[in-house]
Amino acid sequence: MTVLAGSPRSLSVGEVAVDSGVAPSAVRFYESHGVITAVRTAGNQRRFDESAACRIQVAKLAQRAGLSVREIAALFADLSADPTPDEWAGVAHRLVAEVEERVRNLKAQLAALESGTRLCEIGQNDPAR
Amino acid sequence: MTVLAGSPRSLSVGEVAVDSGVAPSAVRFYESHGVITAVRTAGNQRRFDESAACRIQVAKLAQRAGLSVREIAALFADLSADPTPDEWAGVAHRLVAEVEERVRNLKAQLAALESGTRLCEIGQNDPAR
DNA sequence: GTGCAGGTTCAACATATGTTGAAGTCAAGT
DNA sequence: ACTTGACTTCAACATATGTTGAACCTGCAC
Repeated sequence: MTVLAGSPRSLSVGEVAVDSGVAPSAVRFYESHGVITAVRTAGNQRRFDESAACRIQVAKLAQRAGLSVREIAALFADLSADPTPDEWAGVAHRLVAEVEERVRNLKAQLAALESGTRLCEIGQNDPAR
Repeated sequence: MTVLAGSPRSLSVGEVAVDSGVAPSAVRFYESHGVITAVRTAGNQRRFDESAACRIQVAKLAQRAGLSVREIAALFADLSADPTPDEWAGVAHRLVAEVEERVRNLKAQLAALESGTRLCEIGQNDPAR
């Protein structure tokens, strides 16, 4: 019974902009880059489903964590319009896995630097004279 | 006795490029943006200390984790030429704290999305009809 | 059915992060 | 002293991520 969508609320660019906290121009930008998707009215205006603002909020935070818009769009490609919690869970998992790997890489480099001292040369102390 | 610098090896743009794994143009770019610093020879060529390649390697990973070049330069501003391990430790701490906060923010949004369902509307099931 | 807030496209601008090419200079080995 | 590879600066280009403005069109409230 996945078919009982209450009211398939459809939102304009301006509404999504308000709901997601970005400028209308950014909403159009994200749509043109596949982060969100839209259908068109008879008069050619965009209409978004309710997940749009959500996707944008996640996208902004993902960008802050180092992902590009292209990468985010690729991750979101798995999501249907009005995604199920399961779909979100899968995307969330892959998203977190990716950013955590980046953090691990950074930490590893910093650790090598602090104890290793020689993989990445730090100035002073040269045992080999 | 912090004064016994073995040989203050000074490196050219090309050497730093090889050591850090980026293009010479990128080395110049990072210097012009304060990620690394250089002194000049009598003939106006850049000479870097041995920490330069290291800074760049860390900077690249920090970029992948979401920091801008400007932010990285600001963090590295605390570092002297040929930084001590203590200086590196401080920078590493602030760097990790920053990227981990970004990851926390992302995770929080994703979590709100998975269980909350309503802070960030997900399509279906609307209890309030 | 009219008004007008808000939608459309498109091009230009802006900033970040680099790369490439031209034109000229430096340094290091022979 | 020459040669030659690597350096210098500067401008132009390229891509990513948006914003702004002009010119025009829609949808909804009255």
